[in-house]
Amino acid sequence: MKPRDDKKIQQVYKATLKLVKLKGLAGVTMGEIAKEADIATGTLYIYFKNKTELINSLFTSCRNASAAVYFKNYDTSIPFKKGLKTIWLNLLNYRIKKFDEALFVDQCYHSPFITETTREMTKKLFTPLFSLMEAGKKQRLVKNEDTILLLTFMAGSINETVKHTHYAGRKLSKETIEQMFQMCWDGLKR
Amino acid sequence: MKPRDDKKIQQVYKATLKLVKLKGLAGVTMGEIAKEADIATGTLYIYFKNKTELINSLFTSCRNASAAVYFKNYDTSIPFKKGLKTIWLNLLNYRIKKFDEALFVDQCYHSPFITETTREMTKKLFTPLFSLMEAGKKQRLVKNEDTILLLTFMAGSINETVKHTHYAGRKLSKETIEQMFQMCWDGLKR
Amino acid sequence: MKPRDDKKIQQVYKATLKLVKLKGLAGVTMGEIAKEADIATGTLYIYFKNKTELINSLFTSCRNASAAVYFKNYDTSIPFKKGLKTIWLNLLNYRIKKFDEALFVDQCYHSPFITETTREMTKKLFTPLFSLMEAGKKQRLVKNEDTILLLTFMAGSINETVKHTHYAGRKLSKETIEQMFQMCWDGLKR
Amino acid sequence: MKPRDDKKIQQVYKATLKLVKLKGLAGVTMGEIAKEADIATGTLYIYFKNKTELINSLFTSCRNASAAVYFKNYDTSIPFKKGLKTIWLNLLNYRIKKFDEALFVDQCYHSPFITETTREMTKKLFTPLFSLMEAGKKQRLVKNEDTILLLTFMAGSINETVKHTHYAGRKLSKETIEQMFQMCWDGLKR
DNA sequence: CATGAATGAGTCTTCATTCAT
DNA sequence: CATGAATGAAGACTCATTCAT
Repeated sequence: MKPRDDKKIQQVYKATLKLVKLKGLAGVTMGEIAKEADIATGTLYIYFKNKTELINSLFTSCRNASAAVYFKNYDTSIPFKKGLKTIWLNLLNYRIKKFDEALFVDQCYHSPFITETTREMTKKLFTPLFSLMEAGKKQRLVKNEDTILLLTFMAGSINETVKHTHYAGRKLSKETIEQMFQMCWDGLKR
Repeated sequence: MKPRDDKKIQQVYKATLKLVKLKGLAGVTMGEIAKEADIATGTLYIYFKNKTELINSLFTSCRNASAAVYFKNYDTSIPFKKGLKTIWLNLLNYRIKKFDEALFVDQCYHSPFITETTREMTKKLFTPLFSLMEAGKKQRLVKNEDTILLLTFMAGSINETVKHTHYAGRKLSKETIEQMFQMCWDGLKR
Repeated sequence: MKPRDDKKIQQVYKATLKLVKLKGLAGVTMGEIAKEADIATGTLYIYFKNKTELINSLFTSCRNASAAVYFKNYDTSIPFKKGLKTIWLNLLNYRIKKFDEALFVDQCYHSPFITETTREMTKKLFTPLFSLMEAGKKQRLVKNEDTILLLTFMAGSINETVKHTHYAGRKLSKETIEQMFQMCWDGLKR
Repeated sequence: MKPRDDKKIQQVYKATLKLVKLKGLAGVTMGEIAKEADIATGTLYIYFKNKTELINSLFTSCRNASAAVYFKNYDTSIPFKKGLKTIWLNLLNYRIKKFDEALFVDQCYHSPFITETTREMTKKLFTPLFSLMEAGKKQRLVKNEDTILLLTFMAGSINETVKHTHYAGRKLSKETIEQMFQMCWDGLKR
């Protein structure tokens, strides 16, 4: 008997990301995904109950993957600024390298496909980031403001910059990246 | 194609924005737009050749409106920091008050609906912002980095914050807004 | 403006009956119904929300039509046996002339298409028949048994005979019909 | 195509009957039948070439089984009325006990699944019934009418009554059954 | 043989667009 | 101009059948 093939799920994910990047979440059809993933339309429905579930599943997968990457090389014992920079860099690099994943997640976030449950579940993944910023505040290294505000400030500038760079067809040089972090740090620091 | 009944066009625009916010660009149909705008489906095609044109038209309209707002109370004679804050505030307020417009524009930007022409045209609207930042650099008030980088840094943090606040169902207080600007300024300033 | 066309509903009904007779409720598709009714598939969905509703609607229509026919030329003042024969003949003639309607109703009755509500509603149409038989019992003209039993006895023999005759490609002669009624009457009478 | 594992075939038959009763011939799929029979879909195709053959095979099986039952305890030496009652009771009991088989056969009879050959073949099974009634006519015990007419009269009332009773969730008492036969006999007898 | 994953033709249904009124 | 019924191509999903294991 032919066992269920995990590789196929990966093919489907990859195909979906490619197509969403190309045509937006709006215009992606199950037929196209299947074709791009090199399987039959019916096969899609063996692995995913329906379109909504496929999207939610990929969404969750992307969020999990990103969360894992965000905290690479990081642990709470590292001095604050260095720890922050590590995560900041992870975030930036993820956004650059997995641009299509990030884009997909952004497009999905407030689409009718993503269920409230899925949204909620993925939120929890980012609590370490929250704790880090709280620590920075306690050490009086960053401004004493609402933690969420500080985090969105940080994330926002990264996201927008990566998006702009990507669509302009550019690359971010090491120097530019250093400058970007400097701006972020200057904005946050007390 | 576009007769004078401007009121109907506004109804259509309003309906579209509402629906896109509710169901994403993906799930909006011409029929629903018509119903929400309280006209017949056929009537839509009197004012807009097809769906693509409707979207593009609204997109352009939003971008024009936003550009107009961005530079309210601003002229080049105002000292740099004050000018910057004026525009920064305009930007923030626009994103807050016209959240659905901003969202629509974001969703459209990389969708298959928006033609390259439309995308290009709207870019030009923001050259004054570009000039302002260049001036800041010349006056050695802001960091000597790529202007685009400085602008995306600024825009990114605004966008992300507004989005987060909106979906969290919160309001930004005067103090928070001051703090946000402070962070932005600290990030930019030399 | 083109108003909704009641004639189309009749076309659809007719087409459905024809196809169900030909291929059974099992194998009838919306596409075929549309083609047979000489309209586009989409048009079907203007008049009926979905396949289930189309079937239920036609079912109800058939039941109403049949009920109306059953009691033609009949009123409660007519002497029992004559009244019974009138209805018996109406029933028989309906089954013969509207064979496809009767067949459709039979096929539907216990199919997953027909909702419990629809089934219940159509039951009420046949209460006059019930009352008639009760009257017969009171007058001690028919056997003193459960009314439903008497009615199914009567209906069953009609249905089966008509079905058999139809598929055998025969016609029922006047004499045969008289004989049939005689059998029915002999079975019922006290 | 049909190896010896007769148990599996019986499982499939049982599953099919159950599902057809539940959802109508229309809505039964090979996948469901397999699942209900506790085998794999592919296995179904080891025992039956395709769906049509499965249905036809079960149809024939049911008809054979019913024919066997009909003439239980009967032989031509038994006096007419007693013989008739024997068969009548067999018929009734079969319809009651094997309600799902009877229903399945009814639903199939004019469906596109049953081939003309299958239909023809099963007709022959009921010739003894035909002969019996002919004998009754010769003995001048039953009305001198078309034999088929007499038989459908008899069968029709049984079928309809059983169907009604079943769906009403009732049981037929001994007395009711006696009354039913009395009605049938009164209808037939000269 | 048995399995259930894989296939793709075929269903139901939707929706952008057209057209008769 | 305005209407909403009509159209049919296209999309989501199903299911009889095949096939690799």
